[in-house]
Amino acid sequence: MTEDRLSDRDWVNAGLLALADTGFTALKAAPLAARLKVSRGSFYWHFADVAAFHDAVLRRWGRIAFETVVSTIESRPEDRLRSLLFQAFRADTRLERAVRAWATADPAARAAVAEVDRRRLDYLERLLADAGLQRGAAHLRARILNWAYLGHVLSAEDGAAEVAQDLLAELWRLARMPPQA
Amino acid sequence: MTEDRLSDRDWVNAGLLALADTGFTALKAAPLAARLKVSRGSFYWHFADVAAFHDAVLRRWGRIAFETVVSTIESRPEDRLRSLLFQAFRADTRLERAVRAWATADPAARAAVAEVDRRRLDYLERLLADAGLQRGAAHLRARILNWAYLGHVLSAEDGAAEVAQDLLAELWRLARMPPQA
DNA sequence: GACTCTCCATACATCAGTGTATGGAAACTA
DNA sequence: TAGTTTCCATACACTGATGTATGGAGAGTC
Repeated sequence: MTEDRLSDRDWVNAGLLALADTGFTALKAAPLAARLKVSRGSFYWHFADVAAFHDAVLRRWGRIAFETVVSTIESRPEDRLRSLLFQAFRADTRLERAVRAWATADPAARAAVAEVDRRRLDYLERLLADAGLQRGAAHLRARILNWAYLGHVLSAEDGAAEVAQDLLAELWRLARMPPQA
Repeated sequence: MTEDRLSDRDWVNAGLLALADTGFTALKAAPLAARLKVSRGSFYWHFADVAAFHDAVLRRWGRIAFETVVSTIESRPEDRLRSLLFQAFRADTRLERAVRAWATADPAARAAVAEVDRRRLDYLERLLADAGLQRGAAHLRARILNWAYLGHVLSAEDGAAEVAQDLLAELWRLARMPPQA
C-alpha cells in the first residue's frame, strides 16, 4: 500500500478516490501524480495514455459496483431484498454519483454504467420474483427501484445526512405492494 | 435570432444547447464562439469571465426547469398530477442530465440544482396533498417520485426510446396508493 | 560485478483554454 | 457629419494538460 514503488492498482485506487471526492475532471495525470507524490513519468509508464487509465478505472468500478450489491448474506429472498435496499440507500453515494456524471460526457464511462445497470436490474428483478412478485410486476418494480436508487444517488447531500428512515420504509412498502389492484 | 450581432441571451441559449448535447465540458469560450461563428472577443465583451457566463446559464436553466413543470392546464389536482408525471417522463432528458452532472463538479451548478429541487418538491407535495393524500404521505411520495424522475433522467438513452407505457402506469399507480396498509 | 529489468524523474514540444489590450467597423445620436 | 457607443476581431502572455525521449537509481539475475 505505502510502498516506495507503485503498481497499476495503486494508480487505479487513487483514481477512484479522486473520482469520489472531486469528480471525473480530476482523472488527469498531473493532479493524480501530485496526489501520489510521484511525477507523471510514473503514470505514463503504467498506462499508455489517459484513455487506457480511464478504462482501467472503469473496469474496476464495474466490478465493485455490482459486487457490493450482491454481498448480502440473508437466505430468504425477501430478507435479501430488504437488506440490499437499506444497504444501498445507506451507502456512500459519491463514487457512484461521480461515475454517473462522467457517463454523461464520456462514451466509455457510459458503456460501463450501462453494463452495471443491466446486471443490477437482472439481479433485482430475480430477487423480486423470488420474493413472490409475478414476472411482469417484478420487471417493472425492479426498474422503478433502480430509478429511485439513482435519484437518491444524484440528489444525496455530500455530508452523509442519512436517508430518513420513514422515507426508506415507504419505498420498501411500495416495492412489495400487490400488483394489479 | 439570426441577427449579425449577438446578445447575452444568444450566448446563453448556445450554452444550453451545448450543455444538452455535449455536457458541461462544452461550456467554454472558444468552442461556443466557433459554434456561433464569432471570435472569443464577443464572449468576453458580453461576460466578464466564464464564471459569469456559467451563472447566467444556470439562472436561465433554473427558470425553465421549474416553469416547464407547472405548465399543465388541467383543473382537478389528480389530473394535473397525472399530466405532470407523464409529461416529465416523456420530455427530453439531455439538458436536465447535463446540469445534474455539472452539479457534481461545480458548486454554483450544485446550488442551482438544489434550488430547483426544492421548488419542485414543494410543488409536487402540494399537488399530492390536493389530490387527497395525507400530509405525511404526500411528503414521502413527493420525494420518491422525484427520485424516480431523476433516476429516469440519469438512465435514459439519448435516442429517445420512450419510457414504456406500462412502467409509467405502474409508477402512477404506486404514487396514488393508499398509505399505511 | 557486469547485465538486465522495473519504476520513476526531468526536460522537451505541443495544444487547448483563459483573460487582456487594442483597434476597427457599424450603428446610433446630436 | 462628427462623435459616441456597441459589438466583434486579432494578437499576446500565460497556464495547465498531454505525450515523448532520455536518462538514472535500485533490485534482481547470472
